[in-house]
Amino acid sequence: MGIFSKTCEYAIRSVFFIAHRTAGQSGRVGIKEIALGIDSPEPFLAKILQDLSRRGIVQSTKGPNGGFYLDSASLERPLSDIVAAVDGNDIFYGCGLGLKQCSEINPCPLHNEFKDIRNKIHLMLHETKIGEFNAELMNGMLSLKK
Amino acid sequence: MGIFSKTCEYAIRSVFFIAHRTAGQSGRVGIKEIALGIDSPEPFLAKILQDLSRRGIVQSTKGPNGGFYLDSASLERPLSDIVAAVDGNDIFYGCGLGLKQCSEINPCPLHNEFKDIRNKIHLMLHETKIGEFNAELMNGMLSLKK
DNA sequence: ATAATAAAAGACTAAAATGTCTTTTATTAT
DNA sequence: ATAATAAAAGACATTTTAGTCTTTTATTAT
Repeated sequence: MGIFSKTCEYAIRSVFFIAHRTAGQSGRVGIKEIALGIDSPEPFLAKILQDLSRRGIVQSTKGPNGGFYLDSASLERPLSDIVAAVDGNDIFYGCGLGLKQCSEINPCPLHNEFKDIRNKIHLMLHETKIGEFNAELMNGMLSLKK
Repeated sequence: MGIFSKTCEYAIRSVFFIAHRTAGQSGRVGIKEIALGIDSPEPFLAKILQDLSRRGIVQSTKGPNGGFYLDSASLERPLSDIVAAVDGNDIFYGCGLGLKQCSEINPCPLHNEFKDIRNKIHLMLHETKIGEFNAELMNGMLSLKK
């Protein structure tokens, strides 16, 4: 079990992939190519992208030459938007020991330690933009598969 | 979904509970009281503690006046031992985007960012000892339930 | 020795996450 | 208009995680 659900991992990787594959030339990229490019099961990824599309995080068009893409606003969005959409806000705000009532006035033993870590995760994901790695992804310096 | 599995959350909370409930007087505490004290399903917790017992992270004796306890060595162990035993090492070393081959020479886009966060989690859990919160747990300053 | 106690072990069930398949709808090129 | 394309939608199937129940084994007090 990682920090994120499998669904969320695929979501982030696919959005990175769509970003670098369609940036600039305003092209589209199909589900098959995305699934190959990030090494994910195609039908499962399809469901994930349908959801991201409904939520406006990625854009899509049907039919010939159709596929997924990102408009310029989407390229500027922070990764935290994807994580919040797919996995919810628990990773940013939830108690590390799973206590519903954990808070400043009713803290678990690790309350402050986890607050610190959660804040760092939140900050990192908020500062990182979807389109940020396009150059490195295009020249192969960064990997999205295996 | 939190940072840890539900199993691991219960494991950590129960070990904290056993620690503060049995420290000093070398007493024992039964599964029923532990489950109540950390607000967890009793039979599920029983399985978890059986596992921790097999691994030597907690101690136990059967029969009347039996129950779970922690010897002085166990009280000094870091929380990271519990997490590694229950959830494995992925949280300390795994790729944030789920890539098996992700590494310094084949990094995912968030490789360095995640390395930083994972190290902080590891350090925090390694520095925190099981018996560390006994005083605050005994006087009710810290909570393990709800 | 026996009865009572409490954890260990193992089989079982339920729910959630992950993954697959088929049909429908929208778009485009002819 | 029609055929081809590609995503959307929704019904399934599988696996993993979470949780339950019953029987066995070890310990202790009588």
